[in-house]
Amino acid sequence: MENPGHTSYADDPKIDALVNETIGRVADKWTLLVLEALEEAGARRFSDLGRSVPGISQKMLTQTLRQMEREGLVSREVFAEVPPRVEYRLTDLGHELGEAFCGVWQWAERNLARIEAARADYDARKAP
Amino acid sequence: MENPGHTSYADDPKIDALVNETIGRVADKWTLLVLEALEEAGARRFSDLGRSVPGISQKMLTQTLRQMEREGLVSREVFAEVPPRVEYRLTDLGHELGEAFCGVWQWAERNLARIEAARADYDARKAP
DNA sequence: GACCGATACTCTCCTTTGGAAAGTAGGCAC
DNA sequence: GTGCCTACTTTCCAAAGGAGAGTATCGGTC
Repeated sequence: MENPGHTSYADDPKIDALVNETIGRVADKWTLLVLEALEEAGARRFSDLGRSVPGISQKMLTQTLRQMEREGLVSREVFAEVPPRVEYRLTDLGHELGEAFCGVWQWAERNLARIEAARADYDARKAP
Repeated sequence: MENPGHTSYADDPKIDALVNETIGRVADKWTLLVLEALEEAGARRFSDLGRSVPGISQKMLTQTLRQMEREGLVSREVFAEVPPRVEYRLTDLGHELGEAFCGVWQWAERNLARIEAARADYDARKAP
């Protein structure tokens, strides 16, 4: 034990397992990137999102949005027009998750140089 | 625009791309779970980690640890004993990332019920 | 009236990733 | 020698993911 008090997110192992499972579903690359895109812009349509999440395929965008909708992170509004229009936006729950991830983005931005240095160092040690 | 000031993590698109790439490497399920296990216990050995990260395979544990080492998140100390012993612990950088993720765990713990409800609701709507 | 374009998917094919389980190395106890 | 311990590797197979083409709808164009 090194840091008592700070680390016991859950005392009950059943809760702990549930939290782990939830994290597993929420903490993937695409979910995070879509979350960011939606935080930045309130509401977005499907292909607009596709454009603002660099590198995502349509299949993964559909899949990620469906899963986020299922978890209650985004809402989906279909307009019966032609051409069709669908708008996605964060729910309160999704917005709160975005705020929780805010610290991670700040960490990444703050430590870009350190990470780059660590990587260069590792590569130098492993393949001289 | 909905939330000016809160969302502009990066103004420079080059930095933005770098941050996104970093997030992509750091924000995967196994990295997060290993991070949590190491936050809880200071230093851990390989198979001890395997036991405390539910469901991880040895291959993924090795791979995740190597990648985390490369990013500068964990340090690896080999003891020249028999049977062999290897200890992993978080670096300062890794610890800071753990703290940044703290908010996400709290979010997950706090909102378990809401997520569960959203999921039940979604499933009921989609497959009645 | 056949054709085109716009949008939000969906389907198919193929590559990459991930899991399960067996194998490896090296020394010590027997 | 034989077996055992740990921290990996390797192999094989199943599952996830990317690329690109296909679908449905309707209004506007020629």
